[in-house]
Amino acid sequence: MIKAITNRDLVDAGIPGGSYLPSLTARGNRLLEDHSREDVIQRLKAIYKAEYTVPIVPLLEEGPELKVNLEAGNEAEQANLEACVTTMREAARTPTVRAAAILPDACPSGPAGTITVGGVIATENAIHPGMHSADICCSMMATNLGQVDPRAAMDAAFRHVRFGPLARNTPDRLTLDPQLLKEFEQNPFMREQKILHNAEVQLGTQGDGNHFYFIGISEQTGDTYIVSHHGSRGVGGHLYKLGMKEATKYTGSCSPETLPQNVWIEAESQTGQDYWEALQLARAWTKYNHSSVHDLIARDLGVTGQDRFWNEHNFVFKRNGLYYHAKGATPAWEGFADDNDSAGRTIIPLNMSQPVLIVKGRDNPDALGFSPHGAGRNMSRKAHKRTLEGRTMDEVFTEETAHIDARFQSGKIDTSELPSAYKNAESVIDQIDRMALATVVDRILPHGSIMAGECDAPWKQRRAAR
DNA sequence: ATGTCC
Repeated sequence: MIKAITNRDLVDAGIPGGSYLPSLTARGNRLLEDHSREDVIQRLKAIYKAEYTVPIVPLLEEGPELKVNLEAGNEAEQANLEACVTTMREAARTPTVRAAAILPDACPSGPAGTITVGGVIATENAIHPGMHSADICCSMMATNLGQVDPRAAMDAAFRHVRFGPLARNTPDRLTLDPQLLKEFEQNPFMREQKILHNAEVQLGTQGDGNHFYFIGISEQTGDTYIVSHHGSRGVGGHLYKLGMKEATKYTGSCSPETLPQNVWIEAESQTGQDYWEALQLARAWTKYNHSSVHDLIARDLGVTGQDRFWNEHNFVFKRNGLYYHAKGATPAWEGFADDNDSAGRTIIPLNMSQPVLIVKGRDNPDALGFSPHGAGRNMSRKAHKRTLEGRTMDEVFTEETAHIDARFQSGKIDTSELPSAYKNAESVIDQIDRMALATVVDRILPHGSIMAGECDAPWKQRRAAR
């Protein structure tokens, strides 16, 4: 008579303890009728692995080849290029990744192995919150005001925009589309209280950092344009956090080697579908945010402002069965969204003293179908500040904004957003052309720019006091 | 970028 197999035998054989042990043991004892004890234990180990564990996927030995659409013109740009390649190659080892590219405005962001700004990563059945970034649906919108005095447009814009982290909407100014709110409430992510709250109180606000309103003149027609740049504010900020939490949980069980910033949500799972829908709702809110403020400005000026187009540059796009994560990259193919411009126009800003480019994307496969989203930075904000040492802020401001009406809504100059903080505009334009990323169809020549400026947010003061 | 760890 062969000795029966016990739970203890399985644990001794290396199977971790758990509530499944009795059923495994019972199956083993039935197998004992035809197989040796040794053989049965081996079989049970195999059954355990196949039925009771999620397969662990290793990092790719070497990810797909990085498509480099970036040329370095000097030593600083060379250092930037090398840093971008290193971090993107590491990110591309994440098991879900099928393709990766950098664009002429690429610069690193976050810890090693993080997708760069000016970067695109395509994945299979995976949405990576860390790859579309926290500023979900950061985007550009342009409205043609017609033959309006740009000085009047600047003043009207300044009256209606609300920059800065503390900016709030008031219900007498703008109200949220009730249908959109209803859709938020039906989504497991968007019905989060903080998201619903921010959707109301941050409506028509622009935030800070590199976000802006720009007034300029079309080179082609002489018409005055509003161009705005911002994302989904706290709405997307919170959605990003919820997404990262889900992704961290999921990836921990199947790919513990994946870097914390590269975790993902299985796109085809229920959670993945809910998150995808939540991204679309954050996008809809962002569009409403841009367009409702454009409407306020147009109405103030007594025009309709109906010729309008927009594009996101921090988002996830589904194409040919893959999920394209753009972190500061402009989609350059026809039909990237169901509401993209019928004439195929997208918007690439450079810096406040340079024209905003209106382009038609060239869907270049070497750039995975994307074009840049701006000029990009060659150095960190801190490093840029160091280059200005010894000069007063007013001096630098006056020199760099001599030909435009540059306004900071907080009243304090933010030098990290002045033109010298950004890469050389001509070089970026040249690369867009030579690398066949997009065709410039118009340029909105700069008249004026509104940004947040340095802000004294309470949490910043607390940090400074320590 | 985000009231930047509820």
